[in-house]
Amino acid sequence: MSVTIKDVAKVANVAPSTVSRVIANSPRISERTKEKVRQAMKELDYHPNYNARNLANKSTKTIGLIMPNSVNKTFQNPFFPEVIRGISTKAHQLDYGLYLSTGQSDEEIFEEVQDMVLGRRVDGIILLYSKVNDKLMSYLYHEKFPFTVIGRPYDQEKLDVTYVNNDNFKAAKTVTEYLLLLGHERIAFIGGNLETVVTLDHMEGYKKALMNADIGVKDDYVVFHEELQEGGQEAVIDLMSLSDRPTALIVADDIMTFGVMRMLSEMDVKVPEDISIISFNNVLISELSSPPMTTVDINIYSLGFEAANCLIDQINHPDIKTKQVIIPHKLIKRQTCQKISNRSFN
Amino acid sequence: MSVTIKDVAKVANVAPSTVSRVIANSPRISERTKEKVRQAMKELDYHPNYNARNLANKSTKTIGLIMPNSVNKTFQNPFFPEVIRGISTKAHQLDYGLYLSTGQSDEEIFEEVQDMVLGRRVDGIILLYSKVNDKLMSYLYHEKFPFTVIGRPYDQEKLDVTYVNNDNFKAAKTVTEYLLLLGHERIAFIGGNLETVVTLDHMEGYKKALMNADIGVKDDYVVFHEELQEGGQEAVIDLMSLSDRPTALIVADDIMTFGVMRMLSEMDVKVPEDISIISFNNVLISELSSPPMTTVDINIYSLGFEAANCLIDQINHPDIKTKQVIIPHKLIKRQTCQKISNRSFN
DNA sequence: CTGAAAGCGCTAACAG
DNA sequence: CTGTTAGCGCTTTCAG
Repeated sequence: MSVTIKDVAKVANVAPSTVSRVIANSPRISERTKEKVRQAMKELDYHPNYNARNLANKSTKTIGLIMPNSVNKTFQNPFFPEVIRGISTKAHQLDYGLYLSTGQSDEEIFEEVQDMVLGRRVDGIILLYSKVNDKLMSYLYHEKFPFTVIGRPYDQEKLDVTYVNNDNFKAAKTVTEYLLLLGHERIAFIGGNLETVVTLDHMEGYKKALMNADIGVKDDYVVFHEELQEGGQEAVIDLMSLSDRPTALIVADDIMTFGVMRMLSEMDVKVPEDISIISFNNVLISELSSPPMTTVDINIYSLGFEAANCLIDQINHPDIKTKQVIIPHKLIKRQTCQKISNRSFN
Repeated sequence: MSVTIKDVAKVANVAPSTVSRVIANSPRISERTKEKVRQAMKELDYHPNYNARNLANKSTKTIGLIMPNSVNKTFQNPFFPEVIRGISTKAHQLDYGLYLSTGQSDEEIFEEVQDMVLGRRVDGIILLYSKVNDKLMSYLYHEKFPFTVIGRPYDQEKLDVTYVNNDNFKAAKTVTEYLLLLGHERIAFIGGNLETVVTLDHMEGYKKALMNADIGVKDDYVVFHEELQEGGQEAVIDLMSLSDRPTALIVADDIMTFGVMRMLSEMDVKVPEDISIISFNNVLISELSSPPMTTVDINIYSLGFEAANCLIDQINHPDIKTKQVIIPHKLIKRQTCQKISNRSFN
């Protein structure tokens, strides 16, 4: 079998407990013995057994990542690799490992999380999404298990969970105002999954801006779709069939925007000449659309990085106050928006 | 503290070992006691402690996923969520968990893997990439630790590792032949990272097809780039500056193709009228380019699914023969290729 | 400053 | 069919 702490102890001529202390770098061990022990560890290529250590410590130094249910293909979104990259970086710095959920349906995921929590498989959890009335969040909340949400909780009574979010309301409002300033009045909104908090926040921001400008919210101009690929395309069909076609589109997600632009180009509607588009996320490919899309950079990497940071804080200081951090966003102007032109079609 | 096997034993009025047997669903326990114990487990909401169980079992039921070093941003590629989805599905079916590497540089990753292996943190490993002369692969190979590669080993002496791959040579060859049949002769190749086995295989296939057609391989027509976004764009600049511009492009990756098309459109080169493009992977967004790209579907999901399958087999039957599985690919014809036209520019 | 011993929660002989 | 006991490899009192 593998080399254990006892083997090291034997070689170094000390007790196992001493070796353990050296690993923990206890100050109560003399430099001389430390050196001796370290020597032995190198010699034997000793690596501590995680499970034994975790068991004795009641801590695993790993954090669980919960993906949204992958039944619809949201998981395809390059958003996820990027948040994970952020999380990963922080986790690595602080010597934490990452454990991934594998469930496909909400029930499977719930089961899984329960196992993680009660089975002490992870020290804390990051929810990579946030949706309304999430059973999972309620569960973690009531178990008082350390967790942080990317996005935000929806129910009022859970405002005190730790989360990392963008100001999506504000972002959507600003974006709408921007289009308004460019002279657009017929502005449509293509949102994502309605169960998702970010969608709701976007919509509120959109409505608010319109109201402030004394422009009524037209129901026909507000559509939702959870499918990233087909979603954008179908939405376009609906919107372009209206008698008073919109002159500007606010789209929930860059990937969806690709679909939107695809469909528009099929219909020979020119962007931005005939219609302006503005989108959210700024995933890496978003600059590669033709024309390159104007979008809101939400700093996905930082969302992940901060989430890991907050979670680990929470793990280390169980009585710490919960934290709510807002990652700044930024409008990235590229080439899908322009002042409304007189040659507005229809 | 949490509820343990002893608590359950007490409530059910049996010995801890009996409870353990019920968990394992041992046939040597009467249905009556099984029922009694299960009852108690529900009552107490018992969930076994993973670490204790892993320690006693010397097995963790979790598999390690090793990402490529994320220094360059290859990880952004939607390829990864999709392989992971495949892996995840199989893993979930067989009750395996997923553990993610977090290292950023090759050295960090190597350290990490060594810890995983020697520290018994995972039962097996999947390498999500394959590059030439990979230290990591050599390590796992010599440790005789269960692992499978997505892609294939490059060195001759390691042909007997278990891997899941596409026939990338053939795919590239076919694709080149296809362009040849469309009348193209000036066909350029834009490859990915040269350290990557798939790139090498693509290149070989490309050359082979040209040779078979008695067309010389022009060095200027073969360029490599590891950056997904900028890569495509830079490559286009190089190629379009040639006096005899290519009339067709073979691009290593869909995301890169977005960059290629972006740049081409900036230069007012029309696809496919002026230049044909064919790409690899068929990630989900690839159908959303304008025009939608012709690409080779490599069945990313299956790559992951099979890799998990092979690995778990290997874990359960350590003496099983290694396996090499080839996932079929398929040319997806969309709208970026056409017969060479007389109005060929330059 | 270091050693002995108990224990983390579960499994696996070995008895019976 | 079920209970007793001894570990799995590490940490942590408690002595000294």
